[in-house]
Amino acid sequence: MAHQQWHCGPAGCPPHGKRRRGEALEQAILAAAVRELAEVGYDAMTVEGVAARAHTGKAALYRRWPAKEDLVVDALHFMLPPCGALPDTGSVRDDLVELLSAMAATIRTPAGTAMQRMLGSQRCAPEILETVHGKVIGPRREMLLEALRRGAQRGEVRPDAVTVLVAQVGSAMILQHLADDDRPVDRRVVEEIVDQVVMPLLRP
Amino acid sequence: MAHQQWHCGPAGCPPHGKRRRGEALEQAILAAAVRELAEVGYDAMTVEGVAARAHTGKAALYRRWPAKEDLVVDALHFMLPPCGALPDTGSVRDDLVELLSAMAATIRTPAGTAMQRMLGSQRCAPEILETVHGKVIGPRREMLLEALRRGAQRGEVRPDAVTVLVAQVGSAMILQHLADDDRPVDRRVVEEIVDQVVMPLLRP
DNA sequence: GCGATAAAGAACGCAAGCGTATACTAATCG
DNA sequence: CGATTAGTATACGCTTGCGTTCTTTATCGC
Repeated sequence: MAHQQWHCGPAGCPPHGKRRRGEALEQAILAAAVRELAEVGYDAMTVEGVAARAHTGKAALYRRWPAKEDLVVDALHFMLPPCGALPDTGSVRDDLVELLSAMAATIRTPAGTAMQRMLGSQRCAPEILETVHGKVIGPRREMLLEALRRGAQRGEVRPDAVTVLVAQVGSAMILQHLADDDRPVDRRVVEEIVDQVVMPLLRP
Repeated sequence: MAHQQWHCGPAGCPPHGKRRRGEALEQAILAAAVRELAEVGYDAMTVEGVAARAHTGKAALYRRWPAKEDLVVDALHFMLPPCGALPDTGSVRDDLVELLSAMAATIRTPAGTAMQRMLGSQRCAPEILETVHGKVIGPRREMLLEALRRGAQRGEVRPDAVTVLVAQVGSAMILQHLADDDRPVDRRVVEEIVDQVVMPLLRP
């Protein structure tokens, strides 16, 4: 006779009271996968862990995805942060602060952490890397470049500073900052980076 | 009756003809650990794999290190790339190209790759992270700063550009470049980074 | 309400990898 | 040379995690 005792994940929260099915359960599983990915990374992630976080069993997972990898791919598609609109404050400096702050905030999100860990992981499929580059990294780089282009049209930016290389400086510095000590990169740090590093690069 | 058949690693090479002992074997094991670390990363590294690469058995490993982690710590100490002398060409630009090229080359080394993978790994002990920071990252950042300081004394560098933040720009860009596509960062790329990004930051 | 469906939860077989133990053999030292 | 030390090779037990299967039970369509 089973004890009918809720095993309840680490948080000790009860399993949503009622039993979920179909779409609702699928979303919960994907969200759990993202959290698992963010907290322990891809290599250490386990199917059992995801199931426990979603307050369900492995069977519910394997009914939907043939293998762990497929779940991860779907989870990434599910959670990859949307790009947001390109800010247009009228000044490159403020556009850049805006953009980079948004990026920094995104990275601290569970989804962002998961993404970062995926990129750092050695065992993830090339398909995953491509997805991340195509949906997250590429667009943001393009947005940074666009901000520079507009600045150049306004005469704020030296025309030959409109380069992929220059566009990447801000994000590279933010990532470097996170690598050192992964505390939240607050707006102050972003402004420091923009004012001390990026802006001096752009002046005509 | 054992077949006395050499299992011989992936390369199929015979086990050094004679049987190694003591110091010689220890060095071989550490070197093998570094290669394993570089090729498959910390998470996927196995003791059996290291033993096979070193053409020896696990027993020889466990006689020296109580656990996998201790082997890794020793392997890191064994292989951490030495810093080299601070170049002094008389121009910041050339000093920086020199320094950053050396860093880029180091990263492509097996030892460098191993280090990078350690930092990216989620499961490595904090002790390892501290070792890497103390012996590799810290000193190199200090060298970059010193190059800036000397440039400032010569009047090549705007004094208030002598900052940790500015010093890190070059290395951040190199790492970013590797993250995109991990092809060798050749001197041309380093010069591009220095000339297009770092130098414009320093001009008085 | 009633049957079909699918979720929850646990058990299982399997493979990989850690760390240990054992038998044998080569190297070194007295 | 003979004894001791230490490396080679292999096998074993143990744990972990994958993927499967089974029973019980809640939910949904009719």
